[in-house]
Amino acid sequence: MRTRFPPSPTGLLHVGALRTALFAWLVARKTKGTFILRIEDTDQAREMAGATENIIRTLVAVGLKPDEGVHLDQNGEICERGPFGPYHQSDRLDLYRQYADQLLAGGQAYPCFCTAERLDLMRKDQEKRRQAPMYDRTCCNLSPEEVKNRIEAGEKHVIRLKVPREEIIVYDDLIYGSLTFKGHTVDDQVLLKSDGFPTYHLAHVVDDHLMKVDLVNRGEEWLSSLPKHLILFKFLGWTPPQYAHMPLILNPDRTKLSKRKNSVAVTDYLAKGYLPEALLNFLALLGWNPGTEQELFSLNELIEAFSLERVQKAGAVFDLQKLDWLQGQWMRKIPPQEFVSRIKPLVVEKFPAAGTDPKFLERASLIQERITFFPEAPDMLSYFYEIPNVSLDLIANPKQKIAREDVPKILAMIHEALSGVSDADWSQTAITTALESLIASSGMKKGQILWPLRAALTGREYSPGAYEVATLLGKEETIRRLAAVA
RNA sequence: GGCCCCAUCGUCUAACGGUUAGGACAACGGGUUUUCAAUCCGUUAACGGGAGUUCAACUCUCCCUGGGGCUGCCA
Repeated sequence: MRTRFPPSPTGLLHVGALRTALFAWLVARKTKGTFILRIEDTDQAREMAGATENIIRTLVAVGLKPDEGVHLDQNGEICERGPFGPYHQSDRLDLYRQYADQLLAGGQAYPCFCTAERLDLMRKDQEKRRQAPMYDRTCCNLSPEEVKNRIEAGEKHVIRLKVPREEIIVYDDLIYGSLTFKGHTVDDQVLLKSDGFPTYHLAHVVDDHLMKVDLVNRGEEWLSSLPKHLILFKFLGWTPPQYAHMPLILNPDRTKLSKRKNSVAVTDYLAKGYLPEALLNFLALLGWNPGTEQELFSLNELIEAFSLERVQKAGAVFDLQKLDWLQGQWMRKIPPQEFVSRIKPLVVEKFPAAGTDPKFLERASLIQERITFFPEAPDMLSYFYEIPNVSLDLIANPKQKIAREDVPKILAMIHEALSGVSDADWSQTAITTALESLIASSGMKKGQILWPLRAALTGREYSPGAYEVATLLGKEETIRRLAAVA
């Protein structure tokens, strides 16, 4: 199937849009089809510089690379590929004009000269009378001569769709099922703006037809404009694509997910350290379920398991807690080597010595099961690269039954036990053996020995275990840190 | 206001007429453990309401209620 993702370059890629793109991409992959990226830059006023680039880069970063349409070349320049271009709507203005003219000629659309002010007054009046705000067709009733004269006089105008009032529009949506709309409740939508740009409605119909798109999946907010699109397809003599309207993603208060109440830019989540795997896994599960109890899905597993039939109708709240859980799951699934290469630059930036550290892999693997985000890594490994500040208050821990006055004695005992381990034998096994025999002979509890040791070595309330840290710190440094506190 | 859509634990969801209404996140409790994580086990927690169809409704129909979306020369 040919599917598409048609963002408007008015802002950074939105998480809701990413989910829609993901589903479109999955359908394309599953059907060995094509995933098209088209840029809907028809609103000159709202366009944001850099948005297109952000959208493409983000899609690529999470692994949803478009097969056709707009992409970035090797130099990072925005360009296009594919047989149905151009893929920027602003480069297709002639096309929209052509089809608008066709509709005009067929009496299926009409020019409208109404000013924004008049329309505004009209709507206010309609509202006052508790009527649905809809265009009153003033310009539809103009004589052909008047229309001709005003256009020739260069008067600004738009082209409106002449919706058949008596028609009942029925459609079977892939997600929502049978939908019915009455023609008289559908407004005479503007198709072509006075600046010559099309509105979404015309552009969508023309492009998805010309680009031979099989499946249009888009947010539920488009459901109420569906009849306009179906009428357009009919007027133009084309077969409409299959539509799959996706349930909305919601704020915790169940309104449509918005910038005001949530972080919505995919870029923000990636910058915070969320893994693409976690983000995509999370988004896939918002509104879709596999029908099994599997929760963790790689992109390939999603291709395998995905189907539109299992997409939900109701909106889904964007639940950060579940995202965080998935993030943790994916963090732990990363192969150790890859984990190292991901965190190393971050750690080296703060501690240059880590760059040449032969033990980096082992040290890094200590934190992999406790880390949630990559940027936490430098801090979690800091004590390997700088002398920690160790306070007596940290070592003296009531919960571990360690009294302040006993600290020097305890540290001395540890010092002595570890000094007994030879340089050559310094391994986690040897350290464990030495300390366990100390625990046995001293009659102290494990925590009374291991907490002070760990605290003295790391200076932290929590960290990986004492045995592990001592092993990877080396004998010399371990002894030195013990001595420094005592 | 009008049109359209939706409705199972707090959240994401399973159930396609017959189940002790299942799972996951969160919360809570516990095991493991030198700490924090991780991990394991357990607990609390839902069919919005009312009619109807049926031997039997979470599942089908209707009404109500509630929520949402749209109602722009935005997408």
